[in-house]
Amino acid sequence: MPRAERERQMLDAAVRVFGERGYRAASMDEIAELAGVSKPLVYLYLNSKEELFTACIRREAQALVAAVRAGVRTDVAADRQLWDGLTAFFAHTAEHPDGWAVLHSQARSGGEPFVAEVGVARDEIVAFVTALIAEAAGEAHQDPVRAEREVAGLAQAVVGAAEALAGWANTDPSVSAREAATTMMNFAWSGLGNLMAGRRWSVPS
Amino acid sequence: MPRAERERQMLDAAVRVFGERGYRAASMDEIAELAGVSKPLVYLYLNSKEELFTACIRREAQALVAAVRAGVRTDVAADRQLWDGLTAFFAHTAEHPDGWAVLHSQARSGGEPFVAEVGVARDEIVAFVTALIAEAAGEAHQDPVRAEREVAGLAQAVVGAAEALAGWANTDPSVSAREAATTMMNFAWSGLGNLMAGRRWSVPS
Amino acid sequence: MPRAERERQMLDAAVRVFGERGYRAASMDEIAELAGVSKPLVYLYLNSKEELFTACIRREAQALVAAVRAGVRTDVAADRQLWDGLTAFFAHTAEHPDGWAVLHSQARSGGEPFVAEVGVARDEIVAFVTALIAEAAGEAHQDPVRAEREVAGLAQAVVGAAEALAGWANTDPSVSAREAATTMMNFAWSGLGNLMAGRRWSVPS
Amino acid sequence: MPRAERERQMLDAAVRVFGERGYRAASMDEIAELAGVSKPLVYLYLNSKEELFTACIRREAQALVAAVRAGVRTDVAADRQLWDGLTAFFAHTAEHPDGWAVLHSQARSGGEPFVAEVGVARDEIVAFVTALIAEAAGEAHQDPVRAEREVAGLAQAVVGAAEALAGWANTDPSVSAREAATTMMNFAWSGLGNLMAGRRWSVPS
DNA sequence: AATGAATGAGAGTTCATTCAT
DNA sequence: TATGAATGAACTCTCATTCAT
Repeated sequence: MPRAERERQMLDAAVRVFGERGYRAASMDEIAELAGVSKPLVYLYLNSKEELFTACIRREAQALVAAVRAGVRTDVAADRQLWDGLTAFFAHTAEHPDGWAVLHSQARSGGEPFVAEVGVARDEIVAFVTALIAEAAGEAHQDPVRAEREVAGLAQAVVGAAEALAGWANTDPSVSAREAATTMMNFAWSGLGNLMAGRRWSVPS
Repeated sequence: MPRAERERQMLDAAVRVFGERGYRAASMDEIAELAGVSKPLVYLYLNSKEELFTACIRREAQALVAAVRAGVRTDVAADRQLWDGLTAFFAHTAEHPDGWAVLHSQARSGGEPFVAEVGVARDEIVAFVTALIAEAAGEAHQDPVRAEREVAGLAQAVVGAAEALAGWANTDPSVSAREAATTMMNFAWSGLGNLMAGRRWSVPS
Repeated sequence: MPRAERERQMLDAAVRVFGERGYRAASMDEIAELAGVSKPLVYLYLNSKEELFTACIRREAQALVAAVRAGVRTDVAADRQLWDGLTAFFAHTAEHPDGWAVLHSQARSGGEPFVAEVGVARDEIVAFVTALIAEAAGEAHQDPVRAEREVAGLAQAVVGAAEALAGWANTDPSVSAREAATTMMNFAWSGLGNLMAGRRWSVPS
Repeated sequence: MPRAERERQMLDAAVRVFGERGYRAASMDEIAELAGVSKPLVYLYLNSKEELFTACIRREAQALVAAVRAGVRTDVAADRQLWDGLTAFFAHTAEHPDGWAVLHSQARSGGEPFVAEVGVARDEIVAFVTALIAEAAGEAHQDPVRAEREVAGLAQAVVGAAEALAGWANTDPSVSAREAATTMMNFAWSGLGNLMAGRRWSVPS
């Protein structure tokens, strides 16, 4: 069996085990067994537990970012872009719960190297959202030089809210990606105040 | 030394070590040493690593919930209540970074028993926010029977956004609890759409 | 059982196993079993295989040097001092074959840290012999400023010859320490040329 | 590439790695890589790590013995023969430090099979020296039936001293083969006693 | 109330060795 | 002739936990 395919198998198994157990509690034995190979082969291809986990983080992060990017067309309005991105995000996390667990829960509790690794991907998403907000602000011809810091905070809040909703949606399988994205847009775009006043958001045509 | 005080010392040490290292990577040796007692005493008082971690989660969760509760007066408007709660929340997490790390990062990656334990506290906060939203909806005389499910989703998003902002604020010490709370209210209460339109939120008098 | 005694037991076992198998081939399992304790205890007291081996080298080297020193009186002639030292040396190595194996064979093949460690003790012995030779040269009123380098070479040769004879004597148990020392003195003190001419050396009265 | 040459490459690499690391610490991976071939080929040609090490010992031992033999003419006086042999010995060990390390340090700590293997070559050298001493004794018309045992002891001492000087000379590159051989002859042939009395040895004409 | 002494179980990692090609 | 792919077995080291005092 060619090396590339074996490596994919190993990463699949590793993502699953790391996602379920966490970095420390996962054992290389279990990963190797789930991948259907011997432990030494895992070491031959991926060098160490740390590198294996890093490789998992990297692969899952890139897949998630790619999925979001693929879901967004840049030639539409900002709210539509945000809605498309959120839909893609919720769909991807729902389809890859272990990958999402690795990124969201496990990588963050594993200490420096992993936090940094997952931070890179998160920053990419945050940058995407930041650009959207800035663009929307431009569209609205409002205060074009909004303080970077405020926009950064808002982007963090958007991403955090989306992450929380992803966890919520993954817990309750009856929640679809569309519903999660709609809730998110209602929350983020309209604001609770508007919602309370009866003004809700809907997908722009 | 009386038992209660010894136990507090141990929990302090445990929260610190668990917060920094995570459940699995933390060692009872290090906790005992940091607490200034021998390991058997830790076992005598707290029985096992699992129970010790559970005790940490419980104590820190109660402290956080209590802090938020203490910051909120129930005889004011909903947005004011939310703002007060957020301010208390950000202030508390900033003052207890290890406790916050235990609740936010570490407990979630430790598997079933701990996730459930921290879930209880989170649900309490979510319930608080849910009640606020429902109350606000009532105040606004809008759609008084808003679907529970939608409100639940919104509450999750609010809490998630607040958690993300807490992480952001703890990373950058120049961000005060007030600033984080303001960003949060601008985001959540006014909504991005309103912000873009130049309508921003400010602390109600 | 008190810690000091346990540590001695462990070192005894370690010297035996290291002496027989060598540093790499020795297993901590075997050492622990021979010492009659569990492996973790060995690690608790001696930290690592490397430190354990270093402790063995140090203990055995000090014992050997002490034995040689104890066998020599400094108020007698140089040849007598040399003979006494050699006798003590051969007696000690014969009584502690594993310790001698650790110092002579195993420590030298284990790489930098151990070579350096055993080098310290060897240098002490070489310095002792160097001083003897220098003193003898002084006694004989000959060339009092003999080049340090030549004396150093001679001392190396003396120690090397003694080491070889120790190995030879340990292999053949019928060779006593006295006989080895006598052979050594005949060789070193009289020289092969004198031996060939029928002049041999005998213990000075 | 013809088999013989490949084998030589492998032995060269093996001697280098074994010399530096020792038998156990050397890895077949490193040897194969240094030899520029794949691991299975090493096994195809040399069967096992043990046989490979044995082959190294044998080759290096034969090379050393051959070098000493080549340096000695048997039609000269015994002291001259010894001096010639020592010069050749020191020159060879200086030129082949890894081979010398294999023979002197590594083979001795590897347990039975290797000790025996290197013992064969050592015995050959010892026999050569023994014959020299016996011949010299005959030349000197002294006690022609000197006890074998004593001669054997002397030969061991000579070889041991030479080995020690080889190590000394290899450590300090400013020591030439000639100087080491001269020191050795002064020590062994004249004896320390004579040296002290001002009688030194010089190369016989 | 408190601890020094001790361990069973299991972790990550490495290595000599073999097979199919 | 030569190798990429693969592994069984063994190693060092760690840790939660307990007992005797």
